[in-house]
Amino acid sequence: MPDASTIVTVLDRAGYRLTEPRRVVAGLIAGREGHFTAADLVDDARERRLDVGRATIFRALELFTELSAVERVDLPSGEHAYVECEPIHHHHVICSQCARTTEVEACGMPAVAREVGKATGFKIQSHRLELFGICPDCQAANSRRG
Amino acid sequence: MPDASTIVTVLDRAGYRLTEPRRVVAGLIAGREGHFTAADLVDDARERRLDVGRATIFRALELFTELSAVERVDLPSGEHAYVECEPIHHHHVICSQCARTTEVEACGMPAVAREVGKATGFKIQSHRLELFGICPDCQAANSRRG
DNA sequence: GACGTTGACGATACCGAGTCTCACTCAGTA
DNA sequence: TACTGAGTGAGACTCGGTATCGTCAACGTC
Ligand SMILES: [Zn+2]
Ligand SMILES: [Zn+2]
Ligand SMILES: [Zn+2]
Ligand SMILES: [Zn+2]
Repeated sequence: MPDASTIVTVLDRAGYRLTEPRRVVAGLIAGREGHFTAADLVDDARERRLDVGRATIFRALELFTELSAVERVDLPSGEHAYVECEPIHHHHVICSQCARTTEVEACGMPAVAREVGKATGFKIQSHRLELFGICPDCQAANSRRG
Repeated sequence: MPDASTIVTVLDRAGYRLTEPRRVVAGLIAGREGHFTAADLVDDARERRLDVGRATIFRALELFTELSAVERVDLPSGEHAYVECEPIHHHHVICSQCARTTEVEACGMPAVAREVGKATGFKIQSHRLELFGICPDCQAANSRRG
């Protein structure tokens, strides 16, 4: 359930101007299901005859990322995609068929990180975890289709 | 301890031609400490007056990746880097200061994946885990330097 | 060792993601 | 309502990566 007003609210709270282009980009993101690229938004905007510059879309994405309203995920293909999400530590489970994503909070990673730190001597600062699989909907669709 | 001959051996076993450019790229990789980008190798080659085309370096990296002699890691900056590594499931701990990497085998992820699968209904197929931190050497250097 | 096949090479053109510049505009303020 | 700087958009630019295509050389065969 993406929601444009959520992003707008975050913007406002952080003291950024609530401009029309930013609202538009927030709306485009809200209209997306699953992950999307900057290019996707550019296409969406052109299709809907919404007048937003390409540079502005990139700038908005950068800003939203900084405010943790969206997060960048690196797909196995190497593409840089984005997903709208909550501003708390979490990870994404990504459907490799329909691109829909789900957030997972309890990642169990602190334990792993601690263990790895002990084994390697590294002082672990951060981690990235992305899980890829098939979502329930796609599983159902697949089995129905034989 | 990177080793050019390791990559060459893998190439040979997989039935690919052992060409001079491929040996050169393997050598460049062997001469690297920590992660590197395609552009890094291009620069290295030019510096050492080794005649390898840019396209060839990209092709070699692609091939080596396919053969699991190197692996691509996505840095937090968004850069696509590579590390030489063993062809078994593992993850990388990456020093955010000197770029050196260490492989970690026991990732404890199967349990996490299973749990996530149960919680979300996804059929988990694969995962990517990258850990970032400060390596022992850099820690020592840092504290010495005050 | 010479031959022929064909996978690999390299120069170059090309594409597309992302950034930069700069003149202009408009949101928020006094 | 005038001011001011954050924000915008057109377009040039950079750079990672790919496609094309004529040439070349690795390697199996004889
Ligand atoms: Zn799906
Ligand atoms: Zn985590
Ligand atoms: Zn280090
Ligand atoms: Zn793992």
